[in-house]
Amino acid sequence: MAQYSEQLNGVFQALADPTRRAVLARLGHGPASISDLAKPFDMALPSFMKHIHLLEGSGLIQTRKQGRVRTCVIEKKQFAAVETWLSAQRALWEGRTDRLEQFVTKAQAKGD
Amino acid sequence: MAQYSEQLNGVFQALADPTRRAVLARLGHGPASISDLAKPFDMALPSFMKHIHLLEGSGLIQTRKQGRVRTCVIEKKQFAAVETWLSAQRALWEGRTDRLEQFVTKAQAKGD
DNA sequence: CGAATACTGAGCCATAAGGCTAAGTATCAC
DNA sequence: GTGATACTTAGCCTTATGGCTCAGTATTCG
Repeated sequence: MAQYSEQLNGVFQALADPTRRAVLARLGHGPASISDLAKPFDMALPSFMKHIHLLEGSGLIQTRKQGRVRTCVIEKKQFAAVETWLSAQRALWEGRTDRLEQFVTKAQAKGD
Repeated sequence: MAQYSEQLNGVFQALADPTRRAVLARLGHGPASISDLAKPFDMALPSFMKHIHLLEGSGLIQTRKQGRVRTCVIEKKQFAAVETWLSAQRALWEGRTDRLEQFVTKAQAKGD
């Protein structure tokens, strides 16, 4: 339960930055290397890498290094966490009291 | 366009904290006062108020003061921003190239 | 009126976020 | 094997975040 909440912390945090959302948009079209991803941004590489690390930490992307090139891929499954949360939230104000609601309500109780 | 992106920044940032998600879950059941909302949390009121201000700033809730009591209400419309973004993201990796995609892709280009 | 209630404002503190530069390592291309 | 390429590591800086206390204001209750 607490894990679900921490997962949401990370995912929402990752999505809260426009650079990272743009990276996800790019990766939506297919895998790409770090330097390809970084090109559109007026930012030093190490700065850009922090965004990549954060995205990877949140589970929204996966990366793999072959030779000197690190390739990034979007991890679609992780987006389901957001949808689940949204559905649960809607369930609340629609007065539905199904299992999904209870799951999320308890997971969030007292900020845990 | 930039406005849409900034709106997302705020909304996702607001959702990245478990206290704030718990507040939204509570408000999903109906309006509540600040002190009612604050009760479940082991936190000083001014600290809690920061979360409320941030939620209000993000547009996810609205508040109104009557007498000495401030009442908070959830703003369902703002959740649509998240759904729109999610849909656009899915559209990308599903290879759809409709207007929604283009809108979001451009809104996020170069982190703007 | 006086006390309790419900915020509100100011300001401090520690950590995290997001940017930078400078230098290092590991491949790959010639 | 030398040089270019593609990261990577380390460390610094500024601002934002999330918590605190202490004191203040505005209502409401008795």
